[in-house]
Order: sequence, then structure tokens, then C-alpha cells
Amino acid sequence: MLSGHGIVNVNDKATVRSVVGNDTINSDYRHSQGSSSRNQYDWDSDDDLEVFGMPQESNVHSVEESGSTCSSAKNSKLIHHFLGMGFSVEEVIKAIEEDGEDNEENILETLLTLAATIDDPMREAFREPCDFAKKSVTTIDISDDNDDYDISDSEIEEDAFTSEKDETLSILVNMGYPFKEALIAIDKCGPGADLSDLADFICAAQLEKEIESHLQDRPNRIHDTSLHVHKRALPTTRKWWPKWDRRTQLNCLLTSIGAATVTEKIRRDLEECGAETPPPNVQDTVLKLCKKWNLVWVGKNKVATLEPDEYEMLLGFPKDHTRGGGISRTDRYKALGNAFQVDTVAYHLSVLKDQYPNGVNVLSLFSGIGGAEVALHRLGIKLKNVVSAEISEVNRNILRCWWEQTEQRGNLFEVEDVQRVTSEHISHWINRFGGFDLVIGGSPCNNLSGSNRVSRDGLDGEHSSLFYEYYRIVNEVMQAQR
DNA sequence: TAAAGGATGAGGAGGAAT
DNA sequence: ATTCCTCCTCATCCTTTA
Repeated sequence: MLSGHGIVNVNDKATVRSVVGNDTINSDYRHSQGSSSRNQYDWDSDDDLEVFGMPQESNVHSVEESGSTCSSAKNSKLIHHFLGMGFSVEEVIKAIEEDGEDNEENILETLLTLAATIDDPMREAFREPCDFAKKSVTTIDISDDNDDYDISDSEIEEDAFTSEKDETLSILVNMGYPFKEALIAIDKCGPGADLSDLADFICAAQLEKEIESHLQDRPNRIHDTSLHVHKRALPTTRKWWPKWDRRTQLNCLLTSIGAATVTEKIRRDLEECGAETPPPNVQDTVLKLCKKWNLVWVGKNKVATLEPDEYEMLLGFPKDHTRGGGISRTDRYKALGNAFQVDTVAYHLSVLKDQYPNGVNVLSLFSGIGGAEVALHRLGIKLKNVVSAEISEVNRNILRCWWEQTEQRGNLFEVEDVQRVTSEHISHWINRFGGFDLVIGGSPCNNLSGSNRVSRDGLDGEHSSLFYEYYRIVNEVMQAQR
């Protein structure tokens, strides 16, 4: 467990939790893309249908009013089923006409392909930040006894309900959100909240429900590792995925990717074969490369590496989380390859939801690009005060940008180096915040990783020895809060 | 034109899974 | 016994910038 990312619930002294970083890439698209109504569909179970609030009456009505194309009871039920997943009437009817009403799986494939290939204006809309909250970001210089920790308290403005409520409700329902959940979101966020925030709220609530159902069913497990990740998360690849490539999961997302020559070699080898099904030796060669570099099919005989955007999506981060702000493509891969899998972390942290209804104070060590913060936010757990220690300036910028874009009402304190966090600092923060509710972090594993051929020196390695700093800080926090 | 930064490709061991 | 897979590092080449 030492190589994983550690999570410690400080107030639960008997509990020390750990999860493995991004080893379990089972991210479900509906979780990862919480901002898009199109992506909140069920894939497997009736339970999930219930969780995600479908079918919806409003959509049923809209079909009946507009849909003369498909009149049979079975057809109607099918349409409702897919409408509940967030697809439009036109898309569903087109897919049914294309694939026939007897083959649900093919219909879903067609819909997914459609969804992935057309521009979704809502995506853009969801990127817009809302303007109903205050934020505060503070960089702490702890290198020279800086005592200036004070920042002004957040001001929370109460929005009055207006007639906008009905209109907003109508928009949300038309976007495919369940009426009841939309209503709750408006009540909680206020009628002045913009659509992106309301959508985020609903998605967080849905995720919470889903996680709770997981906890009841499988209290000690992470996600079901048999999920078909690439087919769900990367629907367009299905069209090109050959039958002889029987992969159902991607391997661990690493900090570097395969290059152009690998994909070129595969294309050349397959084209030279000519046949639909290449001989076994060619299949083996291709599959080994595909597994090694997580290559996916993007055309006939054409494989490609995952894009940083796809890394973000698979890991459960918001779209463009690591994009822009001066970060290079290489650094995006590096940052994402070292990041938490947000849904997995959220699964574990969901137990805090009831314990801390008013929010949490978090000491986030080795924060990286803020996987823990994003997970808490997704769970709808308010971030009151977050002290974030992260050595990489690029990563600090990413977290700060996310903090500002999501209009956090709490306070973010940035620390550059965990080694400079002293017991005095910890005491100061505890006095100021009234204690930390959660200490979370994943110390570097460079010197533990099997991929490291050069300096796999174990816990005493240059980077991985920071685990002891993590251990020290956790102990100091626990002692200070006894 | 030199320096800096980014992209690319080569490079095993060892533990877990089968 | 065999196969599979790994929160990766480094040298080199290419591109961008001043």
C-alpha cells in the first residue's frame, strides 16, 4: 500500500485508507463528463437507470407530441429508454431506423458514435463559470517565516427566488435532467445560478447516489474491473475496433505515450497483410504494441495514442483541466499520468459526505493537478479550507485555475514543498481552521515503479523517500488534534 | 545563431497473474 | 513455468525563441 496514494481521515483515528493511484482505469464516461447531459446514460443495470433518473415524464411527452414515426409500444418504450440517457428524439429515431428496433446494442453504438462526432454546444456552455460565489486563493511563502496567513472571510450572497426558476427548470428538463433533481439543484444553488453550476450540482448528486449504491453493494471494493472502458469512454473507436483485438480494458495510463513510428509500423504491417484478419503472428505483434502504449483504433488499420483530453476524461477530470496556461503537451501527459483517478477517489471519499455536511478542511499533500479536490467537489462536499502542497509550479497553476473556474467559496493555500511544512505551520493552520478533517496525498513513486529502470531505489530513493515526509506530517496533524 | 524547451524512441527487471 | 505489465528515465533530435 505504500506505493499508492494515501488518504487519511484525521478525525477517525482508527481509519487509515489507501487507494492505488490510476492503476484502475475504470472510469465511466458519465462520471468523467459530469458537465454534459448527453453523457449521463446507463450502460448496464436497471439500478443505474434509477440512479440517473430515467425515464423522464417530460421527455415521454415530447416524444408523443412529436413522434409519429414510431408508433408501436415496443418502439415507444425503446425511444423513452434512450431519451432517458440524454439523446435527442431525432438521434434516437435515426438510430432505430438504421439498426432496427431489435438490436439495442447496435442502436446504442450508433447513438454513441453520433454523440461523439457532432459538436455539442452544451459543452461550451458548461465551461462558462458561474458568478454567484466568492473565492480566495492564497500563496503561502513558508520559506522565511511568513506569518501573513490571514485572508478575509468569504461572503456568501443569498439569491432571491424569482420567476426565472420556472424557465431554468424547463431548460434543465429539456437538457435531459430529471425534473426532481433539477428542482432540487435550483433550490440549493438559487435561481440565479447559471446552467453550468446547476448541471454540476445535479451530476455531483447523481455521482453521490451511484457511489452510495456501490458502497452498499461492495463495501470493500474499488470499481468492477471488468468494465469495458474503451467501448464506453471512447465510442468512436468501436467502429474500427477489429474483432481479433479482444482487449476490454486499457492499461495503466503512464506519463509518456507511444510515438508516431509505432502507429506507422502497425499500419504498414496490417496493410501488407491485406486480409481482413491478419495472420496470428502479426496480430500478436500489433496487440503487444497496442497494450504497451494503450493504442486505440481510429481508422482502418490505424491506431493512435490517447490524447491528453482523453486522459482527462478517463481519469475523471473536467475537460481541458490541464489544457492551456502555458503547459506543454509532454507536461500534460506527465501530470495526468501521475494523477488520481477521480472517480476511484470519490468512491472512497464519499463516506465523508454525511460526516461533514458543512464541508471539510483539507491538507492536500503532493496535490498534483488536484484529483482529491476535484473528487470532493464532484461529491458535493464543500471545500472550506484547502492547504495544498505541490512542488510543481505547472501543477499548482492547474489547481488554482480549477479553483477559480469552479468558483470555490472556500480558501486555497498553496505550499511549494512538503519538506518545509513544520509543526508550527500545522499548529497555525489547525488553530485557524479548527483542525483538518482530511489529510490526503500520494507521495512520489518514481523509485518504486516497475517502469523505472534507472533509479528504482525503493522508499529510500530520491523522490519516493518523501513518503516519510507524508508520514511525519500525518502524525503531527493527528497529535496536534488529539 | 545559440540556448532552451519539447518530442521521440530506446531501454529490462521483477513481481503479479495465469 | 510462462506471460504480462509497470504513478519511468535519459539521450538525442527537432522546434521555437531571443
